[in-house]
Amino acid sequence: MTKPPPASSSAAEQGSSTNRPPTLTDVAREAKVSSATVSRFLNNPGVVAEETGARIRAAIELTGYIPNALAGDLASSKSRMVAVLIPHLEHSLFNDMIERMVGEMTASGNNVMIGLTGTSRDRTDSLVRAALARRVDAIISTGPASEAVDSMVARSRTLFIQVWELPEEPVGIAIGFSHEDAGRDIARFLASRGYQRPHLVTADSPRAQARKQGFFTEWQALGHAAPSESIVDMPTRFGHARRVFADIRRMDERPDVVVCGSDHLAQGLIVEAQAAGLRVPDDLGVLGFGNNAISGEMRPTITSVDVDGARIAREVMAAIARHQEGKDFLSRKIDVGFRLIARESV
Amino acid sequence: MTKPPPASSSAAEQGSSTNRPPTLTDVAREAKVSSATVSRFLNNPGVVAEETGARIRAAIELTGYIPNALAGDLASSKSRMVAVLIPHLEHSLFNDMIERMVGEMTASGNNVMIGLTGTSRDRTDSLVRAALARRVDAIISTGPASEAVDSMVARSRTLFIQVWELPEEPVGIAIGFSHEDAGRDIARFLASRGYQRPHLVTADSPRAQARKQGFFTEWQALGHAAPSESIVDMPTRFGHARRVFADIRRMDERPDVVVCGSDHLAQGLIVEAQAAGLRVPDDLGVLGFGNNAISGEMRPTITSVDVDGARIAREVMAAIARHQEGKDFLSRKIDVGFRLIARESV
DNA sequence: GGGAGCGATGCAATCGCTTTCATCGAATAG
DNA sequence: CTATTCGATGAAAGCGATTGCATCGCTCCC
Repeated sequence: MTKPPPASSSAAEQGSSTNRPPTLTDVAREAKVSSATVSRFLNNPGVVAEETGARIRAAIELTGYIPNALAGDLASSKSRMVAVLIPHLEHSLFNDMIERMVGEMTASGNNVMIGLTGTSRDRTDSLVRAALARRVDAIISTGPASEAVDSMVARSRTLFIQVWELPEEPVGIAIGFSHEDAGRDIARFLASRGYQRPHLVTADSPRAQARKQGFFTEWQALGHAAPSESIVDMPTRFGHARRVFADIRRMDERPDVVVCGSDHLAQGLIVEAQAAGLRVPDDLGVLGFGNNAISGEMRPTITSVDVDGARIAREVMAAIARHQEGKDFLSRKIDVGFRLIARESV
Repeated sequence: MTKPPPASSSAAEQGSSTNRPPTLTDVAREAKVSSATVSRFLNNPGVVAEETGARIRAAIELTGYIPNALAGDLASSKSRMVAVLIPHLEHSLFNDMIERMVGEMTASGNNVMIGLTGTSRDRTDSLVRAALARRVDAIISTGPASEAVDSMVARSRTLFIQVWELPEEPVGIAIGFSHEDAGRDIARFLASRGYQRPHLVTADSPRAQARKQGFFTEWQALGHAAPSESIVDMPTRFGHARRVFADIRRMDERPDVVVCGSDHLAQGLIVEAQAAGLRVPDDLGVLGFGNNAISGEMRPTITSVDVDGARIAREVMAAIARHQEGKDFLSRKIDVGFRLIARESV
């Protein structure tokens, strides 16, 4: 009773003269096979006969067919898309890692949807929503979302991967390191170098706070007085250095080393210090974070904390692959650690 | 004959106890309206009655419904997604502009798919393909794709926007400026400052080449000898400065000003020069490009060429909006110009 | 008082694919 | 020589929304 009138057939015979973009069915008609076979050829070329495949290839060429991923994803209920949520594009500690991930994902046939969260929880939430609506395979985020959204994620088929951090109870899985430990190690390192009066530059972010916490605790445990501090906006950029350096000059007891939240800020401090006639590290030590490429290229080179972005990218890819294959996870937390790299600036 | 057993109805009645994520239909059943009404409520709340809307809202809350954008986009054949193609995330001249665009798009309800093209034409092509497959509303790219792909784009409903450049015959529309003119203006500016021996640092990219071309032509037209040159890899980064500076020191006739392809490289050269005991700009001038935030924050501040990223972002948004409303374009090329900003480094 | 007009909703076709199940001929086994 | 198996393909039922058209009360106006 739903049989359509056969009228369309003649028009369809005309082929590419119509205006609407060609569909799978058009290709199938052209290649004289069923649409199912074309679909198979596209997704799994091995299963169709050599000769049929050739015909299909020709038909695709001739019609200028572009698959409609929207329809495909809907039918198969998987999207081969991954969402990446970062606070900022510019001045980001994660850029290097993100770039690696995007590259690898693209290579493995995934598309990447990117979202800039800024520092707003709401923006993060709405981006997570959008990602879930698109049924992405995974959401990679440097921070958590709100609880409401967490439960949405939990109910969905989407894998939530939090990177650069290791929360007690991750929503999905977490790949990162302990920022508190990093702060602690920095304190020990500076103490071992004989520094007496460190100045901390911290941003108002959970991670920066965790590092500060670790530093404070350890530094005082080592018998020193609490260090001085400057607070800066997120993200921690080069340009903040002017204000921070001004803070320092104003102090009665001049610090002998500055602990920065990023290599860019460290670079800025070196520039400021030198412009003021101070020698780094003799008059003032400067310590970065993140081991950005510039830290090895600056004069003097910058002592920094390295986090293995490539390793994180690899683990993320592996996790997504496992998830796409429907497998389970051995562990919900992967600690990739960090390494303090001593260079010239401290 | 294909009538399904009515067994499912009782299970469905259970509501959220089932495992599969709730659909529009589930919400509709819960709210005791048709799925059409729920869809209307979601996309155009104004048309449904107040009281019905409240019931639907409650049902959505209760079921934890997340719209399936895949299905929606397919049915309406529009995606509200935009693809952005850039060469690199890190060290990109465009970062600032991209960040603005991503922000505005997200705000206007579009999602952004990002692709890293590197310098490979093939990568660009396959990313364009992927974007077309997802039926994105627009593709924003800093470079052109291959001809094969151009014709695919032309046949599709997708708007191709090329930014930071003004080709003779853009595939879709172009929003940018003339790099050759920029090179020419730089030459005039340096001549007016009395510089005699500029050294150009160019990357092997069409845009950099165009600037160089403009510079050479004008510089020689002003009666000078051809400038010296260093070639660097893309992207033009801070770290290249060491090699470039080494190039300069090796020369018999030392240049008196270095023209860089990016502010980061300019920053690097300043650092190198100072480390070698040279004063900038007295002993060596340094000129950047792109007017990144750092150029106003460096010591000395960097003379650079400003391109109005905000303006480009705005024009891009306007173009997409016009396109989404099905309107046509007044012009296929928009010249946003550029401004040379004189600071301390030259 | 009898349409016309309108606001709110439902019905059902449609978007372009994927995928299960059935089919069919040929090859292989017993 | 028949029964199985297997590889290649087709038929058709979804996937979960959107949207044109039809329906149904009402109010409004002459």
